[in-house]
Amino acid sequence: MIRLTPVSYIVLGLIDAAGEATPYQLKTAAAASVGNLWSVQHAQLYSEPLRLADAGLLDEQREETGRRRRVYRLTDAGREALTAWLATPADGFTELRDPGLLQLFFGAEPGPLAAAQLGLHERRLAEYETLQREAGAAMTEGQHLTLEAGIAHEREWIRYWRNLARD
Amino acid sequence: MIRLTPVSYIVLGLIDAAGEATPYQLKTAAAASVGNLWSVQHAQLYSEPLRLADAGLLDEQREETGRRRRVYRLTDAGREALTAWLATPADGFTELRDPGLLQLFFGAEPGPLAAAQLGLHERRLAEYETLQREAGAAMTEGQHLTLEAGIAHEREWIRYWRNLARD
DNA sequence: GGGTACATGTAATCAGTTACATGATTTA
DNA sequence: TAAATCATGTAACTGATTACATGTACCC
Repeated sequence: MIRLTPVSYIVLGLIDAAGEATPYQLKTAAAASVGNLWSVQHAQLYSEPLRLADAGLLDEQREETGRRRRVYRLTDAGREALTAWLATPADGFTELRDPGLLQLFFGAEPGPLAAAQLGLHERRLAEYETLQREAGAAMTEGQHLTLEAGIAHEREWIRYWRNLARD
Repeated sequence: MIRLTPVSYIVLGLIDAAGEATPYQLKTAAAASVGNLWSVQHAQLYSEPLRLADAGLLDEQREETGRRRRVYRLTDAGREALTAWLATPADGFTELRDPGLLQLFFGAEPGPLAAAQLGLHERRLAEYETLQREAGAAMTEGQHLTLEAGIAHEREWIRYWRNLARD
């Protein structure tokens, strides 16, 4: 049996929500939704479905005409894998893994670093807030909650770097 | 020229702080310091120094006796690479990439998830606070600031999951 | 003296990234 | 109609993880 990674579940989850999808549709769907939380390289949205189809979690159909795109849907096993994952609360812990913080750790000057990071995070926060205002109504509960987490952490980053910026 | 990854800079930074180090010493040093922010598999602390030595950023000496461990120190080029990196504020942005949040996004029940995550983060916060109390005095400014970021985000996670736990 | 934990390292695999490529639409 | 830009995909590479393996020291 293959090992299912977060990317596997992203693919399964997106296909579940869409009913069916080609890799390209996965790409656009990912960019518009989970992308902020966990982005995936587009090439992986071609290779990962192949893996999942091999493992019997996806059903693959080629279009008859034109580009003969691959269209994927969940098999019963695939739906089951997704459900099982959702029912098992993650025990994993996420490290911050922030490049800027890493530089700080090893002795970078806080001032310039803070200035740069502040800009990044302010822009990101603005994007999130716009997203919430404009697309909030169309979101699922889960998406909404996730976005709130994103906003909260952005606010925290801004507080943090702002504090370091006045040196 | 090789591409320098965050792991490369972790190795360079640790060796810079220690003066010289064997892979095993890197492993223990990493576990005790950067590990919380950005952990590295121990096997990588054997392969990455080889790469860096190939690229001329580290100098490698084999011990004469016994296990003939490899001992690394920075070359001038290595020190320069580290300094240059520290002087160039990171432009990168970190995604949350939290497995629990990913589950929430795709529709997992918030209740049980929150309960599990809450435990994780409370434990982690306690560790950080202990670390701050007990080792705080011996830390560099950068390490101290980094730890503060970690604590702030843990507090945010706890607030977030606690809010979802009362359903 | 046998187990168990720590120390130390290599090898194999694979996920994920980067680079390459080309057809189809839109726009200036 | 030339030039972008979007759409769509494959191939190659390599960083990172997992698995394997052996030596050494301590302790019951």
